[in-house]
Amino acid sequence: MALAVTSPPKGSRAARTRATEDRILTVALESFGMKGFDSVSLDDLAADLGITKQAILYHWSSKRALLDAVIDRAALELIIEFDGALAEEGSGWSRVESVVRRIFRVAMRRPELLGFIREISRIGGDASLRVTADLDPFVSRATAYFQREMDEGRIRRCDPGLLLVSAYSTVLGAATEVEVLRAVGIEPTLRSTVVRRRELLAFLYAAMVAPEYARTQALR
Amino acid sequence: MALAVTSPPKGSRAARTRATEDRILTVALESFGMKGFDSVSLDDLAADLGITKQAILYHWSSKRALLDAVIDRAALELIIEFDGALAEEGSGWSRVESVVRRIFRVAMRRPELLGFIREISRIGGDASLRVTADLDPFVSRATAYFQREMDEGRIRRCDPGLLLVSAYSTVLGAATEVEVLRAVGIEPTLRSTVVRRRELLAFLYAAMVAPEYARTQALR
DNA sequence: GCGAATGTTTACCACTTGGTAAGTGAAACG
DNA sequence: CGTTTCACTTACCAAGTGGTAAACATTCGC
Repeated sequence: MALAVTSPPKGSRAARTRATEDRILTVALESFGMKGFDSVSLDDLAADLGITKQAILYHWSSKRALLDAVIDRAALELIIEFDGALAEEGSGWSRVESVVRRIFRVAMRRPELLGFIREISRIGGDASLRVTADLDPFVSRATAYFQREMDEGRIRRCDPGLLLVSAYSTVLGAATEVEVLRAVGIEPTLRSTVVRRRELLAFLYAAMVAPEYARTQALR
Repeated sequence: MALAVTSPPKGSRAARTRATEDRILTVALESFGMKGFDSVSLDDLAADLGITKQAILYHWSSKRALLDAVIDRAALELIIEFDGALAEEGSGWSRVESVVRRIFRVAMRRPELLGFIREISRIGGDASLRVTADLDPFVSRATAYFQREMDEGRIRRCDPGLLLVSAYSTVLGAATEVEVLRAVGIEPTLRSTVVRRRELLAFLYAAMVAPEYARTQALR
């Protein structure tokens, strides 16, 4: 074996520092998102990373400062995941559909990312302000998109912000509320997820698309 | 003032015990629901109640046992709040509407109750199983209701469980995701809540009601 | 090759955590 | 009336918390 399991440190010092901070942020996002900020101690994080808690505190001066960094990271990843879908070609319903599919993919593959946003909402205060500020450009683009679609008669006319919230929480809920799904007798398997996504798309389609526009569309 | 501020203990001993446990459960539900289980220490709770932490541990042998009791209490209160609406007269859309209105009322007046359910979902494990079991009768009744409405052509035909989840998470999100609302530029005032509820009802109406049935209804 | 900057560890620290043990005052009961 | 039961407090404790100080190893600039 050419490479030892525990990295024989490669790259420049600056590069390795970046890599370490990156690993810390990744693990912190995962843990905070799944277990909650207060439920994860710096010692827990450090143990997961195979380093000591003081190594973390070297890169960020406090747990709270680390949280801010994780917020920025989470917002960045969210934007990367979703902003592309919004910019894709296609119009009207097909673009909404692609965003929903993407959220589902994220919810399945990276539940901690959506869980983290929810956790930050609960923490409130500065943390919420920060994530709000980080996501603001994306939100603006999304509402502007809705507005345009409404103007062109493809989406039912209503408050674009509220529509965004409704769609957001519907999708997020259907994608993440595993326990609620269990309560109604739906085990979150891969197969059921496909069904769920299909039903949800029908739900959203009916809720969002302007009826006149829908009638002009032969497909589905 | 006839009554001292700190209760001159009245009623039988059993009654006072019940009253104390009741107060503890109320404050615990409030705190766990708003701040999260791990973020609230027994000392915090005790301080809020003006007693010592050991008094809490006298009534429940551990923090975890207290959580179970709070779960039962929360489920009970939820059922009381919503089951009535489900049993009300009226049919089809009007009954859904009354449930939504009730959820909004609860979300405005008692956000901790809905927040607590979400917190339990996140904790997972035994806690989730417990709340699921507690709410099972209510869920059964709700899905059975949906099924009946579909059979009679008043609600779009689909999986009743998934419909329940979609509607649940849409309403819960619109009612509780205060930070998300802020992100899209909506301050959660009382007035905006009215607007939000109206828009949400339109969203749900479009999503749920069978189009043929909707056409027969002159009103809205 | 050498001193300095850098990333990490070991060693602490004050404080909080859930939980135990023993004591106390008042109501309930015979 | 005494005593027993009950609801609760005071006094602890071991384990963990976020955070500081200093020692240590590696790599960078010269």
